[in-house]
Amino acid sequence: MSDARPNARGSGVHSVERALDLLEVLGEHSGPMGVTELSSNTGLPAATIHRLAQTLVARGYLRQLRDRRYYLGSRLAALGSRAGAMMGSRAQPLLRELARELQETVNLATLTPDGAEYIGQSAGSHSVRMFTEVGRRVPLHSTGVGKALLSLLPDHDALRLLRPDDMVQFTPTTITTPQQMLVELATIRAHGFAMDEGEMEQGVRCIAVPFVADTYMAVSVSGPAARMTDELVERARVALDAARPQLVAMLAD
Amino acid sequence: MSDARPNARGSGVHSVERALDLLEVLGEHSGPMGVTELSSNTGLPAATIHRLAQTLVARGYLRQLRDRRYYLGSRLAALGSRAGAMMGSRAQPLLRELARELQETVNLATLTPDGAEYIGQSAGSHSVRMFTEVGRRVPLHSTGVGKALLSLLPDHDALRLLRPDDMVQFTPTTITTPQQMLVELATIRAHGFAMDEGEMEQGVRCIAVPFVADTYMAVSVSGPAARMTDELVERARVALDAARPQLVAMLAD
DNA sequence: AGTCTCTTTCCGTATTGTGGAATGCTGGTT
DNA sequence: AACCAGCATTCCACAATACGGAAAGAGACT
Repeated sequence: MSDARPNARGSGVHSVERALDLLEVLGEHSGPMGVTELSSNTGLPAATIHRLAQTLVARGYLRQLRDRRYYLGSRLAALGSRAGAMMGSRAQPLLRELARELQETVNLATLTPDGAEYIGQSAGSHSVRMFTEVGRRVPLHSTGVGKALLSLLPDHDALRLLRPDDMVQFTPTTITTPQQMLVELATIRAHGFAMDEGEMEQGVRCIAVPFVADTYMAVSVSGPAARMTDELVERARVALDAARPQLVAMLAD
Repeated sequence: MSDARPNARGSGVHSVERALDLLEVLGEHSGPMGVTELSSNTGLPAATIHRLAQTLVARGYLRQLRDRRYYLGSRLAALGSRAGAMMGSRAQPLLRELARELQETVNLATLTPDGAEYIGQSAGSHSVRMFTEVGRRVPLHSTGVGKALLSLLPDHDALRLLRPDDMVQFTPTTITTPQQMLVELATIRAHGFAMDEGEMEQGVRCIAVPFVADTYMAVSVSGPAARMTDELVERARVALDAARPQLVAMLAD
């Protein structure tokens, strides 16, 4: 670890974090990768990659082709479905219920050190629909769930999670300064819900309601602006508000 | 590392293997576990468990309840679905082979918390053909792959995945009650394959064969009823049966 | 308030992983 | 066949890193 900062977030078990980096890089690439390729994508030396990869192969988390390249192993698929089941089984029925009632995609998200993470989802029935992936992390400043989650925190803590560098302007409506964000958060607290008016992706409208169940959480409904009329948003607000206590009961242990 | 053998297979990166042990123990237990409980299940000292678990929590692979117990995090679900997708591409050549032989669309699917997910596909050569999208999730109760996947589970678990509300009647032949479904699943188990007689979309016929390769999977052949004659269905059954062991070899450990 | 259990932090130690460099493959090209 | 990249893999001396016993802290229960 010569130059630059020692490690992105230097508090955990180093080799474990590196192994996770490996898995994630392979996951994003969606295709087999060789040691050299992995080395340049992670910044780790080839010898280190090789050692970590062999460990993961031995346990079935990676698999190696004859041409020596690696890809994600099926052990991960098995663990993944267990993980999905653990949280899915709790809130999923209610999310599905909401998605059926509103006909748009419903998401459940939680606050993590770097962004809002989707932990549950139920797709609407339209063929053009929002597509979100459970496990995916999205920015806090430019999404409905992100802003809703921030609104649960005192201003002081919210700002600490929003490094100004991270407030990327994705669309013309994206909030890009801490000052604007504080105003927005005050509005969200007053109304009890957050709106995303195409702040992450143009033409996408979203309403998100925050709540606390063990951790900070938010439920949202999102879809193309054409279908997400003020009328539907209002219906969604009422439905999400009604669902909130049930979600708290389901998710808090 | 005093007496007792250091580790089952002592050649990998130690802390990474221990972290994987942790994930696996939690996965098998399918429920939240505390540090002490994990400690007794893995043989690792509590301090070590705590350090590893914190690292995994920071990265989203584990989540912690307010009562401090840990459970599998949604990041694993994300990686798992990627792994599933990659496995699909492993099987692609065989799917293509089958599609060429039978001249109809061949699909590979896996079981997810909300539906069967297509992870591989190879289209038949006819211009009117089934169109399925890799990554798309379809209902369990009204599709060949869905029913085939359900047949792998004990009745009890299968029913839990089938909320009566979700058993939408898409066509006159759609199975809409748990009772009917249990009868159907028994038939599928007896025959070793599932049929879909236009239960999702009228005029579409499908045969699906279930198998287990680390996770629950199914291969299917589907096409317009006009071409999917009993004779072709029988040929497909034989071909899929023959392909099954190869698929298991390709997709499992 | 007091006790018990379980989790978390601390810190000195040496085990363990590290990575640059050397070696060994492999498959593509002339 | 023989050569030559461009890889992956092994080696090894070093010290950074993870380790775990013990102590401190947090809840829960009586």
